[in-house]
Amino acid sequence: MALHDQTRKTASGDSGKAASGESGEIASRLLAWYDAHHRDLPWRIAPRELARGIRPDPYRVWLSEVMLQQTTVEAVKSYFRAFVEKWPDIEALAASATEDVMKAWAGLGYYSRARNLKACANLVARQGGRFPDTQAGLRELPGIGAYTAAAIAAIAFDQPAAVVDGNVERVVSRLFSIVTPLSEAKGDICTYVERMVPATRPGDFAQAMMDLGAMICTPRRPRCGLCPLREDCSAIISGDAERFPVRLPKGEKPLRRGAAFVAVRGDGAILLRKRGDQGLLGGMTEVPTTGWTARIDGGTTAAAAPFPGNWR
DNA sequence: GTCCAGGTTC
DNA sequence: GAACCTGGAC
Repeated sequence: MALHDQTRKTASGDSGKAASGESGEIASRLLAWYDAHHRDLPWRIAPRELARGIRPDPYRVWLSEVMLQQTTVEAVKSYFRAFVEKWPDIEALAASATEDVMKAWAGLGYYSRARNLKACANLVARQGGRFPDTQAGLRELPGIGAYTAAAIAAIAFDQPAAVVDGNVERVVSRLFSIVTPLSEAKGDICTYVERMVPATRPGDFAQAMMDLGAMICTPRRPRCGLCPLREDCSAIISGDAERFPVRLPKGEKPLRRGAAFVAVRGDGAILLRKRGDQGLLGGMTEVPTTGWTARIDGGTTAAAAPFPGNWR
């Protein structure tokens, strides 16, 4: 659906200015709120530090953004601290053993991120240790998709990139009461954000949108009374912020079964193996298992044990 | 316990 | 469009 149709459909009764996000009012209100209420995070350079001339370190921005993909801020904090302690810069990470990186990542989930992290570190270190400073250049690197490229460009390099993560999708879908399901509306949401991004402090603007989504414009029970954008928000005006964003119902997830074999030797040693690098839990250590399939058959029973025995 | 959120890859 | 993991809300 074209953006102008969306705007007409969703923002009726609103002043065109605020609804289109072109006035710059939204960005300045949001930045003022961010200055007063931003979260203090281990990887973040706060507004008053930026004002004193402290620059973000692209390595730390990249590391934190990769860790934050599909992962909550609380879970990331301790891992981030451990990583920068162990590997303070991209050269240190590039010089590490992949296995050590996998170990340090254990517990964070989505382990392909750790393999891509290491691959990316090797690549960047080999090219002189400098990250590309454009979205397109960043997008080429392993483990960096549209969101992460925009986030690094904005936060580390102060470029006016449209940073759209799940938080921002929720904030924008409420601001403009977007009734189109999220999967279809992503393009329009990105266009709205592009129009809102200010020429100055684009990195703080990106972080402010995400802080707003995390602290005020929450998925459930949003704290609209505290929101700096309450006068701009179409969903508040109609009193139903919580019904946005609209999502398509998701399909059933297939159930897969299999067996795991725990072999304990007399001296207490346990038989372990390393999984292949691709797919489920790639590169992780495990007890031997069968394949995992939709039905129980010869490949998922004791018949597939690593050695004959009295398996129970 | 059950439901749900969430970027990148292939 | 499906696969990939964990943790938070209820």
